[in-house]
Amino acid sequence: MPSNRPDVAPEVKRQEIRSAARSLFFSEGFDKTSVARIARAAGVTPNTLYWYYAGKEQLFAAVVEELTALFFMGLENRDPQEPVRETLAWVIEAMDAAQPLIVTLHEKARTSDAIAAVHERFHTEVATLIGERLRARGVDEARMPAIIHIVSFSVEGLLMHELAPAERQAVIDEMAARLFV
Amino acid sequence: MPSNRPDVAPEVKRQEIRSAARSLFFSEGFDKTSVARIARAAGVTPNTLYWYYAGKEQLFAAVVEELTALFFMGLENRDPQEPVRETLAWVIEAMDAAQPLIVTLHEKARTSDAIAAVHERFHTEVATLIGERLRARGVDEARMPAIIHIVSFSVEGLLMHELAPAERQAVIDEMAARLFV
DNA sequence: ACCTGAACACCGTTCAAGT
DNA sequence: ACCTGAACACCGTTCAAGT
Repeated sequence: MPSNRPDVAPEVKRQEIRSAARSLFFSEGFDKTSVARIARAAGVTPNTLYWYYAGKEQLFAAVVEELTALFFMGLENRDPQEPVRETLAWVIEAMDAAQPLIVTLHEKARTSDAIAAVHERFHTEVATLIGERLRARGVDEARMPAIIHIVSFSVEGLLMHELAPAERQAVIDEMAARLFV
Repeated sequence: MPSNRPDVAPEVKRQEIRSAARSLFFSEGFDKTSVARIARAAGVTPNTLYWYYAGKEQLFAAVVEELTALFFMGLENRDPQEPVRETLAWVIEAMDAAQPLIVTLHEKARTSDAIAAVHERFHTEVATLIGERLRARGVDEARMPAIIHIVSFSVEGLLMHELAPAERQAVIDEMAARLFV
């Protein structure tokens, strides 16, 4: 057995660690996932993980960053003309699986700079996209920042609380009807 | 030095532990507050704490329960006729100090039954109160559940994200103008 | 540059023993 | 019923040593 494995490219191993972490964070949550468990799932020892990532929180930040990049790619590829309620429904569906991560994101953003930065960037990008939709529909420019907050808070709320599908849809409809006008 | 202190009434000591926990949860956050530190602040040993509370999470649930009871007392004592924006501003202000606890509440609600119950109860009571205000203003009954969700999600959002006072006020105004009609 | 075995300080919780 | 000292299993992280 080799004591180290330089046969595997470092970028690949970074990815393996990140994937193992994502999978476990999803299924078990951040707190209940130990660094040892992530390392085992990635086929390395715990201390090797620290060569690739500065710590558990930075690894979490990297996972979130990867997911948000994917999310924005999907969102930007959608037709900007589509009805608001359809876009919102897609957003909720796309982020639904990440529910436990979103809660953790807010928790850790309070104490970790790395995570606060990811969180901040996400809100900024979402705000820009909602802003474009509002502007296209002729919403009063001065009121837009407040409306953007209400929309993104409501989306976050939908993701953080278990609602029945019909209730969820009703919230989306009400947002489309009352806020995007 | 007495090995135990039956001189202090058990209800008092329970309260001492709860107060110490609340204070530390506020200033340090749930994760960074160790049981040992709570015990020290309350003047007991860690294992004594376990005689009064089943664990750290149950203690957290008790703290949240105490705070929500206070919050609802304050809220119910307000004039139901007052403008919506004033009530909302009061709500935000009253809960602002509890910001870190609110994030933790959502995090732990996913895995702890005790905390999920407190969280659930809070949302139900808030929904009832918002519902009364909406009904008084003649809002369409069928649309009320969705609007209630948007309002409570937005309040939660305001509490979980640092907004400048003016932005915060703008969000409140927009809610009053667009949702309570 | 990359990886390991072994250790470190700390955590929430438990338990046998006391009064 | 109430409280303690001492221990338990586990945690994230570090470090000296290897290749």
